[in-house]
Amino acid sequence: MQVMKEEKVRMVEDFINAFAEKHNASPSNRQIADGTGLPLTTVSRYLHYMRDNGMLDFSGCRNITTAKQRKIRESTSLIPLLGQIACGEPIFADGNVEEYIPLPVSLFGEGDFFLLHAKGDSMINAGIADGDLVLIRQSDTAEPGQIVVALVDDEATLKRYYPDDKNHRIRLHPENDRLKDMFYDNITIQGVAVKVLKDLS
Amino acid sequence: MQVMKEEKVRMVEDFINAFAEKHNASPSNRQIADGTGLPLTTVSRYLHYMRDNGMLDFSGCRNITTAKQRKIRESTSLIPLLGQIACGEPIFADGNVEEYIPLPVSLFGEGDFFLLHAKGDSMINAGIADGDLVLIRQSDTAEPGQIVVALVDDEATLKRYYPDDKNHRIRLHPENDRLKDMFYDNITIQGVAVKVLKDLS
DNA sequence: ATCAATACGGAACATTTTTTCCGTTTTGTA
DNA sequence: TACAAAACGGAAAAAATGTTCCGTATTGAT
Repeated sequence: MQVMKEEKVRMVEDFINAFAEKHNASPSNRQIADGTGLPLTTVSRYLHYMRDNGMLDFSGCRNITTAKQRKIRESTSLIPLLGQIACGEPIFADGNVEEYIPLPVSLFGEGDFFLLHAKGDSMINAGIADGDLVLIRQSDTAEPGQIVVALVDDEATLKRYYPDDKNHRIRLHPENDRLKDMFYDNITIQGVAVKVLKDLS
Repeated sequence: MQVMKEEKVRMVEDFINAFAEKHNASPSNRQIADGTGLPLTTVSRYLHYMRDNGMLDFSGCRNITTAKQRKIRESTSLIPLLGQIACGEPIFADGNVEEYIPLPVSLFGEGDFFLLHAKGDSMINAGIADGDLVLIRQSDTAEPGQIVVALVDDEATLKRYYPDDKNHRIRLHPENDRLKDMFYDNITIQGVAVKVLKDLS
């Protein structure tokens, strides 16, 4: 007995997804045919049928995108993980980027982001411990009380931000009972902390 | 004046990366030629040169992988984000998976993982608040003191795990001063909490 | 300036991929 | 069973892709 139509649709779709996951590339019609056992003509016919019904996109050769792939793609963006940030250098200078980490936009919305490893325990009361990964939204301004990445004394530091209108100075507040607030005439804000990835072990 | 050799290498590489990011597919030699302004022959020649020097892989048609893509691919794996876990059903039943989130293995090592949204504040002292995203390593056993996902009374719950040898009962400890420990004769452990993604706003 | 080695580029070629053609088989209905 | 509609599949055509050929231009060293 012949397999049903819907089953063939699924065979083709599954094969493409599996192939893409393994090779990071679309299979050719012939590869789909060989992989599924379906004849070449049938594969081509089904690809058109599936495209007409919105199950996938393709154009030209070896250029297929299934609904699953599209969804993953659209919901993901590559965030650079920065190493040590030195003053003066552009923040995204090549040497600064340790790697790109794909994160789903659904978790944090739109905007320009980067990641940093937190150093030290100066923000422990805010739940940011040494080594934690902190997601930063790029910005050169911040609201009072937000946690910012600021460049002071040639170093990037993570502190709560309080502009002090009376003295026209800026107060950076560590969330750690043993550390005192620090005051500056001006600082460079690189971004605002949005999320933190903590270790539970 | 003609552009230098290294510059062409970069032009080709950048174009492929940009094209892949946009279309989720490799460009053809002609598309690279049109996109960069280089002649078709030169593109083919440079692709071979770059392959010989380990800058990219390709075979057959429209099947190019740059070093950047390879690195991203090798360092990433798709983790299912689960919704409500009902007792009885297999944990990875289709309906349970809300979406797949690509996460870099470098952040948490090898193993089978899934993600959950924490419900309620019963683990607030461990730094897990309502709505936080918790990364779980799949396991049906746990060490005393670890935070586990356990199925009790038809519900998945996140608690610290203490097997009590004296009474042969299992103690689940909420990390919240207002909540009491709970005791069970037996529970089903689904996994051990490894990381938590917290909101800083 | 000269010469060899290297890089370049248009056009034709070879390969791979996709689509069409058309007769056959299967399915659904009366 | 009889018949129409739909699906099927092999082979050949059509389209797209990647590679080679070969004469020209550029580069680099003496």
